[in-house]
Parts: sequence; C-alpha cells; structure tokens
Amino acid sequence: MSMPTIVDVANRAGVAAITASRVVNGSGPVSGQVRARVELAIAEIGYVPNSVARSLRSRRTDTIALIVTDMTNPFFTTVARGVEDAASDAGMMLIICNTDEREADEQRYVRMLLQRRVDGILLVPARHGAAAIEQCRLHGTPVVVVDRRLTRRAADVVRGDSRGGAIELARLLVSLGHESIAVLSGPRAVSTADDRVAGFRKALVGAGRRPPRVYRGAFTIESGREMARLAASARPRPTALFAANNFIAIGALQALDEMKVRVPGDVAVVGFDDLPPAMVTFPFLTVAAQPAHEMGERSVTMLLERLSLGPAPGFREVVLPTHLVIRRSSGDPRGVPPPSM
Amino acid sequence: MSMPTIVDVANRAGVAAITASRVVNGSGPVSGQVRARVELAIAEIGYVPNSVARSLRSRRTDTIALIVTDMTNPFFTTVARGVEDAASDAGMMLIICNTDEREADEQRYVRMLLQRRVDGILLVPARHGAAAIEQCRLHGTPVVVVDRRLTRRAADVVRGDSRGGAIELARLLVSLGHESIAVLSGPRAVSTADDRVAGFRKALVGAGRRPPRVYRGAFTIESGREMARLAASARPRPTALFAANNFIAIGALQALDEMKVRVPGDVAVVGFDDLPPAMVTFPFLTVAAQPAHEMGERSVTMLLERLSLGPAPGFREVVLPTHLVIRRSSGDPRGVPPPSM
DNA sequence: ACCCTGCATGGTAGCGTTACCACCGCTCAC
DNA sequence: GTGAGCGGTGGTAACGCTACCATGCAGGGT
Repeated sequence: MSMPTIVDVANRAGVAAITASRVVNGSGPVSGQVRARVELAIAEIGYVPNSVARSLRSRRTDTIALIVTDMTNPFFTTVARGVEDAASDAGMMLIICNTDEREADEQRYVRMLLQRRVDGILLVPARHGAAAIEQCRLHGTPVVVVDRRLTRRAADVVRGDSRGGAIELARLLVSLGHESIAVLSGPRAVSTADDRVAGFRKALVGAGRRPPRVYRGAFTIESGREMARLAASARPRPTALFAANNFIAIGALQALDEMKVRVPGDVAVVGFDDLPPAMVTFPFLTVAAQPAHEMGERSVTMLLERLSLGPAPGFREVVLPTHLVIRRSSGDPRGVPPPSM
Repeated sequence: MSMPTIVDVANRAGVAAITASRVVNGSGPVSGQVRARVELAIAEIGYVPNSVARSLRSRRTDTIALIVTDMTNPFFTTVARGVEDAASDAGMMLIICNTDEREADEQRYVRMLLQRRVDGILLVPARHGAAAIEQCRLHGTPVVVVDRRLTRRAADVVRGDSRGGAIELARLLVSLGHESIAVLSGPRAVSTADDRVAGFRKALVGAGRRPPRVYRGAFTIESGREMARLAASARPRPTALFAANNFIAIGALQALDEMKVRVPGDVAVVGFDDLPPAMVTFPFLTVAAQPAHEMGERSVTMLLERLSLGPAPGFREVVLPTHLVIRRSSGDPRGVPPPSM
C-alpha cells in the first residue's frame, strides 16, 4: 500500500532494479521489449520516482535558489520570472528567498540552502555579500551574484550597466537645458547606488555643468519622499531630479504632488528601473530601464556553465546595457537631439 | 577532504552517530557534556547537515511549493510574499512555479514536485485544476487551492470574497447614481470571474437597476483594452465600467485614454484587486482590494494544519473579505452615503 | 529487595536510488 | 580461431541520515 519503489517496478517487470532505473532515466542501453515491460509496470502501479533518493546517490538536486532582497519589488519580480523561465527550461526547480536587505537572513538562508544541497545559488546581496559567498565557497556550491557589483572578485556577476544608464540620463537632462540638478540616491556601499551617482556626476561635469547635489537614502518609497521633500525645499530649487531606483522615483513623485510642485512643469524627474507595463496605468516616468528578465535568464545560464565547468579559472562578469525610455516626466522632448551619444 | 558527515562528527566527539544526530536536531536527551563535545566537533570540521539524506529517512522535505499562473502579476507577487514569509517562519523553504495559465505546465510541475516529495502544494489552478489535484491525492500530498474556488470539493481552499467585493462595488456605483453599467470580465469557468459577475449583477438588480452588459475576455491588459473599446463604443455609452481584475482595469484605462473618454468625467471606472502602493505613482483607481499577503499566509497555515492533521475529514474553505478603496476613478464621492451595507 | 519509570546512550537496519564493476553473448576484424 | 568491442543485463554497495529497539543505570514508590 505504501508508495511503490523502483524495486516494485523491477519485480513486476521481471528485471533488476538497475534496469528499471535505466528505463526511467534513459541512462543506459535497454532493449525495446524490456523497456515496454518496464513502462507498463510503471503505469500499472503508478510509480513516481523519488528525487530525494536519487539526489542522495547522484549528489545533484536539480534545484537552484534565488535570494532577493524583496520579491514584491517589480524589478526583482521580473528578474525572478526570468530565472524561473530559464531554470524550467533546464529542468531545474527554483527556491525563492527574501532577505528584506538583512544580512542575517541572507546567511540563514544560505545555510539552509547548503543543507538542502541545492546545485547553485543566485544571490542579490543585501550588502557586500562576503559572508554568504564565503560559506558557499567553503561548501563548494557555486554562486552567481545578480544585480550588484562585488568589491572583491569572489563570484561570477550578472548586472546592469548602472553607470552607463546614469550617464544617458544625465546627457538627456543636459540636452534639455537643465543646470541645477539633484540626485536622490540609495545607500552607500550598494554598488548600484554608487555607480549611478558616480556615472551621473561624471557625465554632468563632463558636459560642463555643476556637479549635482546628492541626497543619500534607502531604496524605498518613504526614503524617496523624504529626499524629494528636502530637494524641492532647497533654494534655488533644482530644475531636475534623478531618482536612483523605481521606488525612490515613486516616492519622489508622490511628495512633489503633495507639495504642489508640478512634474515636469516645475521639476523634471528621471528614474532608474522601469515599472513593467502591466503594473502602471499611465506610463509617465522617463527612465533608464534595465533588462530585468534577461538578467534573470543570463544569471541562470552563467550558473549552469559554472556547474559544468567546475570550480573554474577566475570569475566572469556580465554587464547588460540599459536603455533610455523617454516619457513625459522629463519634460517636452521637442527639438531635443537624440540622447544616445 | 570530501564533505564531512555526521559519522565524522561522532567519531571526533567520541560518541555514536545517533547521539550526534540528537545534538544537531535537538531530538532526544543529551547530557551537557556530550552536547558540548559534539558541538565543538561540528565547528572544528565544518559539518553541514545533509537535508537530502535526512529527508530520505524522515520522509519530510520541509519544503512546500507554490504554483501560480504568473508571478509578475502584482497580486500573485504579494500572495507569494505572504507564502514565503509564513513558510520561512515555519522553517520551510518555498519552490515557485509559473504556469502561464497552461494546464499542461501545471501538471508537469505537479509531477516534478511529487517526485521531489515536497510536503505540500499551494495551487492557483489554471482552470479547474482537477487533474493536478487528483495526482496529488493519489500520491498523498496535501494541496491547498488558492484564490480560486473549485467546482468539486476536492481540496482545501483559501480565497477572497469575490462575490462580496463585487456587491460592494455595485452598491457604490448605484449610490453614485449610475444606471447604465458594463462589466469587463475574465474567462468563463474561472471562479473569480464568474463570482464577480454574478455578485455584481445580483446587487444591481437587487437595487432596482437594469442588469449590466457583460463582456467576456481574459485577465490581461490587452483584453481589458478590447473590452473597454467595445463598451465605450456602445450607444448609449455606459456611465460606469466594472473591471474584474487589475490587468483588465489597466487596459481599460489605457483604451479610454486613447479614445479621449475622460475618467471619471465621462465614465466612472471601478476594479478588482489593488495595485500595491509600491507600484503605482498616483493611486487613482477605486477597487475592491483583496488581502493578498494574508491570503498567502493563511494558505500556508492551512497547509501546515493539513500536514499535522493527516488525510483529514472533509475539506475546509476560508473566504477572506475584500475591502473597498474609494479613489478618484469612481467619481466625486461628496454626499455619497457610506458604501458599506 | 523488587519493579517501574525515565534519562542517557548505542547498534542495526533501512529510506530508494544509482555508481561501479562484472558478466554474457554476439558480431566483426584480422 | 581468437580477441576486441559493444549492446544488454545484473549484483552489490554505498549515499548520509534517523526510526526503532535495546541497554545500562539512577532514583523512588511499595
């Protein structure tokens, strides 16, 4: 009555367990006759292979994990969707974990995942991720860091071109004639925040403009509101704002609305990371959009390569280009030269 | 050099494997002295328990799965987040699968999950889900159906009160004086679509209004656009639209905008399922919001109860109330009596 | 003295699968 | 004719862990 095993299948088909195993997995030569008998037996007793036992023996779980800071952030949702699509194509299942930017949770999850012997881990590190990556290294489990850069080259990385996207946005604002610009940025020591600020400043200064005033906060709506309130209260008021991610942009727009500051009439706003069309009623915000779905897919590709390559000679880094999406929040683009280069 | 096992720990601590196991799992009485020796040994050799072997022996994987139609839909994202939070609290990990509303993928995923011996499955069925649920029943793996009702009582269910929410929206529109109303609905045979249409119609008719014109489509933006175009072209044009989910509402608003039909000036619009505040720049749409995060948490609770209860006497159903969020899209609420009741 | 209970510990036997090696018989090259 | 090669099959031994049962010994009730 209890769950049938491969031995039950083998007995019923009159063959050895290993032969039945070969039929189930297509892992060896089996004659057509025997194959048919085994398949019949499988159907008759309703055999469902036990991956747990298989994994114990074969040392592969065909499972990968994705650790993100918050899966309700639409950017990470889309990354996760790309990961799931690619994993599914490769016959792998996906475990998802949320750290809420807490390193303690990050390490707790890594520990659990290593116990489960996942084949590999995709990590969006809460901060530098060093401890988590080191745990995985000790254990021999490959890691691909997603979305964020590492200070030390300790793992493969797949991320967007934060610097390049920020440069494009800066050039757009310059071409629109803005002189006084503020940046609403994310936490220090998170590479995406740092790179966006650095690229933006460099492009402004390179175009002969004054460096921007930079506000530092978190990648949250609330922080976006606060920074926007500060920026919009400064005198003289900046004529343009650059929000370093989607949540900051949303918070900024909300705060400006409450302050009766019109966008783009009084202040132009540009952001980083698009909101998926499925989630926004009226596209409004000009952004440097990252290819989130592709980022997920590429992360899996890289992880799978690492799995077949073995511990490997040096780490690789893939940087995906952003692309500029010009909408109304940046102001009227009539007569504006194409921003790319 | 290869990965240390519990036997290595036991040898180093001078105890039997089973004793070391008891220390690791806190699963039996162990003296303070022995515990200390074992813990020291664990730290010294860097032992990481192997959950795969543990699962093979104990027949529990401490893993559950969530099968959704699309994790990029913000409603399901939020449900998933609730699931992950509750699972994490219970020490369980979460596998996520996307079916894109395809039953074939649903069954494929269920098969893979049963092979992996997940402890339980949370299923948002693509349609009626009968085949998937039957597979799980045969295998003895508990299932909780999330968000959608079943025609046959074949599993536990956690869902929102689609009917009640639709009734509230209908009463709101009636109280605002609307006479001619159209419904932009989802696919037939999906309970959420059916219940919303039925509840809405019943409430309208009960208030002495004409029954609404009902358009049937899919739960997608594109379908929302098409249905809205049709509805807004009808003569006389309805004065209010009810969109049966968030994507339909977004599509409808986009189409109306393109047709230069003003909302709420020319047409009032109400929807089902809120967009998380994190994803919308300016809250605009009046909706019956479902407690998506709580729905995820309750699903896990119910699954865990089912796990401890065993195969169980009859199935349970939890219906979570919606709540009305009145914003600008439904028109000026001044002088409008409170919509509840 | 006796047994009973309860704590602390250990031995053994799997859980269900596949890696590894072995074997048989057949064909084919030389 | 002999040996190499290969398709087809099986036996055995793990993989790392814990369920189950057994053991030894202390304390306390009768």
